[in-house]
Amino acid sequence: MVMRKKRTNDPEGMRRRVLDVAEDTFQARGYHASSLGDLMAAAGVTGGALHHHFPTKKALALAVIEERVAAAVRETWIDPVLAAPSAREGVRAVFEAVAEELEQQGYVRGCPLNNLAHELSLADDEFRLALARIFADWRQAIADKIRADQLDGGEGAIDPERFAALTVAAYSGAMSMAKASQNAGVLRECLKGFENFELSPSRGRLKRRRRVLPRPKIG
Amino acid sequence: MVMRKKRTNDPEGMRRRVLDVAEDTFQARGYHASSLGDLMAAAGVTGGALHHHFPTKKALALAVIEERVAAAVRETWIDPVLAAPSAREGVRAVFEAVAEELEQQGYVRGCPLNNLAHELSLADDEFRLALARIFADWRQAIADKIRADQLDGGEGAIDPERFAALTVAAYSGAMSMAKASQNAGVLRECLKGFENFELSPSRGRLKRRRRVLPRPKIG
DNA sequence: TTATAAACAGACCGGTTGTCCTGTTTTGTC
DNA sequence: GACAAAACAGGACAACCGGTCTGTTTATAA
Repeated sequence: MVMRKKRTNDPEGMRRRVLDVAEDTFQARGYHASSLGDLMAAAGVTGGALHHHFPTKKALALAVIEERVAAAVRETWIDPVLAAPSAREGVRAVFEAVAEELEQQGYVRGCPLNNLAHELSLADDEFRLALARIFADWRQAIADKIRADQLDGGEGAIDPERFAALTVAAYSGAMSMAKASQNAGVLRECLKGFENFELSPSRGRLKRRRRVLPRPKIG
Repeated sequence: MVMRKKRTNDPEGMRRRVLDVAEDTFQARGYHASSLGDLMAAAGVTGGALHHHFPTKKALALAVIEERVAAAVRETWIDPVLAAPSAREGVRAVFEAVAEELEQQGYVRGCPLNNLAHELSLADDEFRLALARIFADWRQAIADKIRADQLDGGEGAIDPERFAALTVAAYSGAMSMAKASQNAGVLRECLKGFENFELSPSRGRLKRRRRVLPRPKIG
């Protein structure tokens, strides 16, 4: 009698593997079209283990949203924009980076946040709240960056919230069309339309007034 | 033995009733979350009748997309924009009309096209093509209107396709956020951001060059 | 070692799903 | 009226889904 292989408990690793395939499968096929059997097979996990870490399918999806989708938005949008020299440049860079990534990978699976938001927002209020918070954080990061730019004198008197809302909306909608047409070109199209627009509320445009003094309020 | 009620065949009416509830249910719960049993119960239709008009669930959804969703986009977007005095005014009017409608009805179910597009674009190529075509028609109508405005001298040298893409993207994305937050305010926010932008490519702005010649087309 | 709980395995079950199939009724046509 | 096709009724079914349940193995602490 041979004891062939011994089991090694690895709770974190197993949880991570499940979240990996769940994130990927939910993104590719959606929540309802992904069965737990599919996930178990893809992750090489038994039902007992899956149920141990995520008692229900909803709990699994909630974890995907709060841990993975939120992180994805942070990594591809919030952090780059905050690190950019200005909000406008950050937005432009993200648009282009995403467009290029999609074009060279040959297909468009859409925005993880928007994909799940459309399918789950009306299905369950817990889902909806988690998704709405990610949207809110996303918009607030952009608005904060605009405000910082304005303090530096590099941005006009545009309303930060409006700019942020429009940016997120334009990106989300563009990704929606890119997914339907399987063509990332509309992303570039929207970016160019976005760039060709100029801010107007301050009709007399302050042209590159590089920061001279620390300013307390919006220029 | 009493023959109480006789049956009356009404193919078109039955088909219409099925499409009515399918359109509504797909919009509210999505495709995968709507079972044929639900639809049959809601429509008061038996399985035989349903299967007679729509052999598969996919065929039903395809009919909803091509007949109902396309019509909804036409009625709430294409026709009003084409009938408006200008593309910009038409877009503004639609944004406001939708926002007001959502606010007074108290909840947001999202854009029918985007809802189905997100769930079905990757699931099946026939779905995807049908949805992509509706997006394309939507954008083209707006672009055509911009071109008409330009011929009338009421619009600058903005790129019509870019304007159209950005408009559809901004609306789709705004509806996505409105659905997640169950608050139509973001629609107004995006509209204001949109209005505050000015067209730039023709840096010297042609200001209100009112029509000098009789125009053959829409006034 | 021993006790205890966590981690995992895998079978099992009730309910649902989409589809199919057989029959009956209505409608149109000659 | 005869007949064929369309329109409709409703049951049946196999596959599948998510969740539960019991049992076994591993890690931890005393």
